[in-house]
Amino acid sequence: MGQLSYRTLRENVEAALRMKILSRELAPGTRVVEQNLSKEFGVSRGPIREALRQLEHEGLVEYVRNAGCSVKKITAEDLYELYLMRSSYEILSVELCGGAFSQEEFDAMAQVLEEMKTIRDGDVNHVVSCDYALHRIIMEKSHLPRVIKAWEELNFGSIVASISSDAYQAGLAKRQFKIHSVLVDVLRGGDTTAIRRAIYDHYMFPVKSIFQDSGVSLEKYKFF
Amino acid sequence: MGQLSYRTLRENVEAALRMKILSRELAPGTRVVEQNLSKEFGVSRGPIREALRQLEHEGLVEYVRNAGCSVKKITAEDLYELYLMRSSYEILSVELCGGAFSQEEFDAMAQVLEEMKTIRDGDVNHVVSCDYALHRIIMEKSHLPRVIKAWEELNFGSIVASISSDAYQAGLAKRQFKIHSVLVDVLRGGDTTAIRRAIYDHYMFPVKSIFQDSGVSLEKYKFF
DNA sequence: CGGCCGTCGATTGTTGACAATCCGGTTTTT
DNA sequence: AAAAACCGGATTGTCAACAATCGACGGCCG
Repeated sequence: MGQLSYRTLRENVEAALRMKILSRELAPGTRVVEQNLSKEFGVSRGPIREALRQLEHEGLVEYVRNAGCSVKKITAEDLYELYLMRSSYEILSVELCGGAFSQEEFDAMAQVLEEMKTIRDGDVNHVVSCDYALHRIIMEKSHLPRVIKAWEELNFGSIVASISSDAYQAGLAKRQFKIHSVLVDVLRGGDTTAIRRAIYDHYMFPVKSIFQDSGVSLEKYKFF
Repeated sequence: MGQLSYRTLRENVEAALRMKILSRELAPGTRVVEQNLSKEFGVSRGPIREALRQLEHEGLVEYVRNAGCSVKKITAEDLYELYLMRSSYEILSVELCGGAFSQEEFDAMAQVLEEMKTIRDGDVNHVVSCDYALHRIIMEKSHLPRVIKAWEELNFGSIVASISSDAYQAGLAKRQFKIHSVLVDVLRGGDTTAIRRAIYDHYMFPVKSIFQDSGVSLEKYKFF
């Protein structure tokens, strides 16, 4: 069995469910019943519960006491907050290094951008993974394991939310290539004030369109 | 029993354990065995496990697979990261409102400072609660529930860590009054750049002394 | 006819027992 | 004597059954 590393059932269930939600096989709003998952995965409810609690923490599912659990419908406000939190951590990482990325790091970013340029619009997964890779380079720079872990857990929720939006889908690949190019250019500048602003803008741009898409007033939201 | 709001066993256990750890009745490094807690609280291991997983997420306990669980010995590096994350969120909150706190908010802060001034050095709990109250005012300003919740979960771990340090204890009350006064003064200035710097400094000051206390080189750590 | 109450079904919350895993010391083997 | 194999105890990981809770439905009474 455990050829390389033993995995608990909880971990397996957790990974499987996360994938199902991120791939939208389990759409937002879907009821998630422990008993059903138990039968589906062939494990008892214990590990299922523990996995679901973790996903709840990541904001992928939602428990209502004594009522049940369902895949969270992530609202525009949720996404707004998630992106603000991710921004904060990335800005922290940049401030810690004083905006001074190495040539190797810029090369790595350029390589990701190069790959992004080739993605066709429908290939959402590829866009998401490139997006992740690029921002990950920024976070790694901090060398802070706990911060990176916290940042990573924020990703899952924001992926679901953004992917769910039509406004996000339209012209996705090209747009993502463009805004990431802009971001990397600002990083090259090395001015932490400008970078801070650029990171906020980078994240707020898609949120703005989603807000507009759903007819929410932008009045009370800053950074737009 | 549940006159106003029903509470699950998990929630009760969770709160009780958290208190025991924060009050250092359960000291860092103490082994925590599910079976023992089960007997002690008179509930089965299920709720205990779920409570411990939550505390693990807050960084209060640590699981080693198939080996056991113990109260986390929070290192200086842990505290460094925790404080950086809290800083990030508070800075976010300030940036969102452009550093513009209302008169009522400044009054509330002044009131907390007034209370802080009277605390004698030994009364750590009182210092901690005032500290919390003051920073909470900053966070509330964001009106972002998820961010506030994330910020709150970071508090528990940092409380344990800072309280554990001798360097932190010495002249605690007076020092805390002083550095919070400074912080509020900068907030009054309303200059977000200065505030950002002040918040970092505010959190990094105690960490610095703890690092020095434990003989760790500060070379690789920024913001000192 | 409308509002209250009790019942019912579905689902979570909880329990005690069983199985798998790891650590340490001890025995066996070379 | 050193290394490998192996047992034993402790603890987590997992399971299937039981109990408590909530929402909805339908009957009863005013």
